[in-house]
Amino acid sequence: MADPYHHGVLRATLMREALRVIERDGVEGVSLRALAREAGVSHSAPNHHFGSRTGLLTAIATEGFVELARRLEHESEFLEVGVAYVRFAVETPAHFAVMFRPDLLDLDDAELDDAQQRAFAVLRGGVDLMAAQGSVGDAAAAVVAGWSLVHGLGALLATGNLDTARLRDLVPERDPAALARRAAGMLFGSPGHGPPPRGSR
Amino acid sequence: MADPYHHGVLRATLMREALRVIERDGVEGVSLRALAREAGVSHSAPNHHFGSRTGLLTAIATEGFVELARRLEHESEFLEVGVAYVRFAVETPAHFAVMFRPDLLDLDDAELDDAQQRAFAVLRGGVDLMAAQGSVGDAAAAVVAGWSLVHGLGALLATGNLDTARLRDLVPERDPAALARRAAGMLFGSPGHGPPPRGSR
DNA sequence: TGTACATCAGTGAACGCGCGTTCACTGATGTAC
DNA sequence: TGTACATCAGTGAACGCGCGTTCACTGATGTAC
Repeated sequence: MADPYHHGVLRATLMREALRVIERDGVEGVSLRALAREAGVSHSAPNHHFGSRTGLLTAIATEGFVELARRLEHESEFLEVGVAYVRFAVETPAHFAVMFRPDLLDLDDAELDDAQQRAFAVLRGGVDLMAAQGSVGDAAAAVVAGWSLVHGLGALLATGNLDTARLRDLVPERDPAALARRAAGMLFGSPGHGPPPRGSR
Repeated sequence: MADPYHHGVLRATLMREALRVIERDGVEGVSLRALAREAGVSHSAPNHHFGSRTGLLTAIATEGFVELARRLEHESEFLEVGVAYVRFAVETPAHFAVMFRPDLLDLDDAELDDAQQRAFAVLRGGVDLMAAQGSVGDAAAAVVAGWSLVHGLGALLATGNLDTARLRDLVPERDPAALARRAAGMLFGSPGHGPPPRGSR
């Protein structure tokens, strides 16, 4: 710290602070100059690490996909993979808010692409798993349905839109993971629950 | 048009143009001055109609919720309500991109609140419908699961993330509505499809 | 042990810009009497 | 038919600002010989 020329962990510091800002004000609130100010560093220092604002957001998205992949790979049960997805969204909403926004990212970035592929590979693995129990077509559709469900639930929870809807009084689960397990269980079946309602028209 | 003092349909024009910008560049690309320029009007004119940038985005979100409610109310079958939700996301992605972003909106706006309530009322109605076939707890969870699924599928499709995932080759349906019907059918049951795979761990 | 050199991580000045918002104003239109 | 008045929808000048990005630079550190 005595050396003004080598902050040492500036890259990590800027990313952490950016995540805080995103959580508080949304992505629009992120500015390289403000981050530099906060870190006590010259306003051009961030460019050294990220090249541009898009570069910073791309680095954040990459970090997010790496972490997401790590978590998903860690689960062995199909249902729990979905639960982990929702937990990721709820626990790291700032990453989540950036990861699926192609308008904010440099899609040509190799590291981002790697990280995305790794996360999506878990989905593909899910298809194979499903396929062992039925036709490939159904399996793929089931995986899309599962991904949609957990992505939607994660997004609604992470942005606070599930509270806003005032459905809380109807849904017993308060813990996101429990809610995710229950909702996903309706799609894929889970111990202790009957089959999903049918003929609901 | 001969009268420079009364554009006549400025409010609607600005909103339409803003939606185009959002679709092309994302919400961050929206500026009141640029919209005014595009409409051939002084840069302070937009403030007259929307008060602020947040006001404009709030108006767009409100319009979105009104249209969403209209479409959902139009459907009588539970499954088709879900399909309509996905279609809305895919067909009006710019509205969709703003509607669930509390950081961009004036949540105290009465019209926005009304419109949201109207859309969410369809969900509550769904709970009642479900409840007729089982316990209220299960019904609510089923509605949350359904909402999550269609919200997630809509979001992934609207942002182009379902293509990016390169799962296309596995999923036969190319039409968003057909895909939505199939995915949601796995949750609630639909004619022509067997029960969803179970015991998938 | 000392010197030369490459590399890394910052500085700080400067360019050029568009932005949101406020405010007093003006012109057109409709309404009451 | 004419006049007064209120309202609506714009104008245009001005304030004050932060921003992203570029560029030549400098100081610290590590490495080869």
